[in-house]
This record gives sequence, structure tokens and C-alpha cells, in this order.
Amino acid sequence: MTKEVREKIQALFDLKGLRMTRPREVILEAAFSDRGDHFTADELFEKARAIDRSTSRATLYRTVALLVEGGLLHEIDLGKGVTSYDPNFIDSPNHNHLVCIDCSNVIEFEDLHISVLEDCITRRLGFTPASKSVQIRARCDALKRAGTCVHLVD
Amino acid sequence: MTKEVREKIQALFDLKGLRMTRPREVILEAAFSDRGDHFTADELFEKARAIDRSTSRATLYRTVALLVEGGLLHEIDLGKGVTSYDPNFIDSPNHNHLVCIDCSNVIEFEDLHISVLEDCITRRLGFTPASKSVQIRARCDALKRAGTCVHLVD
DNA sequence: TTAGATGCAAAGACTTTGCAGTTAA
DNA sequence: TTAACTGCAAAGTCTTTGCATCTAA
Repeated sequence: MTKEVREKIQALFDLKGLRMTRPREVILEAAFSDRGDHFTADELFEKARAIDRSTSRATLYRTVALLVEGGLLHEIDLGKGVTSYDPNFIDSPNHNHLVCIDCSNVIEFEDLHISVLEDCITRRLGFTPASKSVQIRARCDALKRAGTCVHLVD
Repeated sequence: MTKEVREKIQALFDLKGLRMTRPREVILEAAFSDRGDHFTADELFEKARAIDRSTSRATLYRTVALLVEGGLLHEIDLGKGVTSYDPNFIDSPNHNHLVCIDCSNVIEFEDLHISVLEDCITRRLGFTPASKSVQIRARCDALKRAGTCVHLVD
């Protein structure tokens, strides 16, 4: 977990008068230490249980809700049928997702042009933008050509 | 329901050897006759029950799945916590959504520039685009200024 | 000291499914 | 005629919650 992430967590906890407990430490560790992987509630539960087997689902759901409300975790829809969570908005507040239909890998990307356009469109429609997201579903060219795919490192 | 929609439905049913039954007719009517409103499974259930009270949830979920798989209905995430369905991709295959945080209205918009950009980004990343979507959450200017909002016609 | 946090187990919300009977083509 | 469809009720999946107990600050 980076220093920045730890600070943001601290700031949120201070702001809301939340207490740092062992169960929460475990869940935070599970959510933010792995190199920015997305996860579902259940995947996070398994990660947390790998750190401390006594992790409970109730506490996990309650903690995730706090983090989402505090903006530290974002709910994203990766087309899995369950909500996924993205811990990377702390480091990259404006990224978007490309989901590969073939290898089901998720690529994050940022694009200033799209951001600006989204902004214009929103204002033209009479609104002030709050959050914007682009989701692209696509097929992996490499997989199609070579039968294998660099993104399959997952 | 427009002629075009009816034809697409027919085409799908022909292609897959599906049978047109009364329960399905009711559900199709509920899904596609109302001026393009989005709906959740439960909202569709109520619409269908208003046409025919004997509509069953099992058949409804099964029919919705067929329509989604056939591309006639798109699953969209309007931030409600449940999947919503959008019947308007038949008429506007490339539209996006702006959801108002204040009045929770949903505005559909198309933008060629964004489409082109998305296409470029996707190819640059080594993929071939399959479907693209933009979701903007925003605040209604009119509501902020005047305390009321033209979009509240909902 | 005490407001906040926890974990269990039960409840809730939403969706899927097995099956016996029904029906469109 | 028969493969497809239906409705029920039961089961499944994911998430939330009431409550008695515990604990960080």
C-alpha cells in the first residue's frame, strides 16, 4: 500500500470519526496492497481471509460500503453480473476500462480528449459533470492472430 | 411498438426458432411500446402485469435473457444497484447515458467524436472494439438555479 | 467511559431452475 | 406430433441487518 493511499484512508477515517480496528486493517490491506487488481466482494473476502482467516463477510461489506462512500473504492461493472470494485481511482482519478471479451482482461486507460469531450457534452446538455466513465468491450487482436494473448498474464 | 422493432423481434425469433406465445407478446409489448423508457426487471414485471395480470416472473426473466442475448435489449447500469434494461439500442445503436444525480433522470445522447476517439484508443491498445459506452453522472443546472428542473417530467 | 465496531445468524432482494403440464408450428 | 414454452415453487446467489458483545480512543 502506497503512502498516498494510507494518507487518504487516514483522512477519511479522521473525517468520519471511524476507528482503525484489526478487521478493517486486514480488509484495507487486502483491497489496496495487491497491485491495483479489481475484485468482487467475494474475491476481496478470499484475499482478506488469506491474511486473517477470521475475516467476516458482514464486516467486509460494511467496510467496503464505507470506502465506496468515501471515494476510495469505486464500484465498476465489468460485465460479470456482480459488482466489482476498483481501488485505483486514488492514483488515477480519471481512468476508464477496456474489457477484453476474449481473455476477459481489464485494461485501464486515460484519455484527455475524451474527458474534455465528455465535459462539453455534459454542459451543452445543461448539466455539471460529477463523474464520467467510459467502458469499452473489445476483442484482443493478438489472440485472434496468434492464438495466444499477452494479456493472458492474468 | 415501431415496425422496425417488430421486424427485429421477428428476425430474432425466426433465427433462433423461438415461438411467439401470449406471455411473450405481453412482455414484448411492455418492453417496447412505452416511449423508450428504461426499466428494471421488476418495473417490466409491473408493466407487463398491467397488460396481463397472469405474467410470471420466471417467463419474464427468461424472455429478457433471450432479448439481451439477441441484442434487442441492453443491460445498463444506472447506479440503482439493480440492472436496468434499455430498449432503445434498436433505434440508436450508439447512444450513451447521462444520469442526473439530482433528479435521477436519464438523458440519452450520441456523439460521433467520442465514438471515433473510443475507436482509436481501442485499436491503439491492440484491440478491436465490440461495444462502447459512456456514462456520465452529473448535476442539473436548472435545478440548482431555479429549484426545479425541466427533466423532472419523468 | 462510551460511541463505534464486530460477528453471528437470520432475513432480504433479486434471479435461476427442475419439473410436470401446456402449446405453437 | 413434438420441441419449445410455461408457471409454480424451491433453490441459489449476493448483500444487508438486528442484536448482544466487544473495544478503540
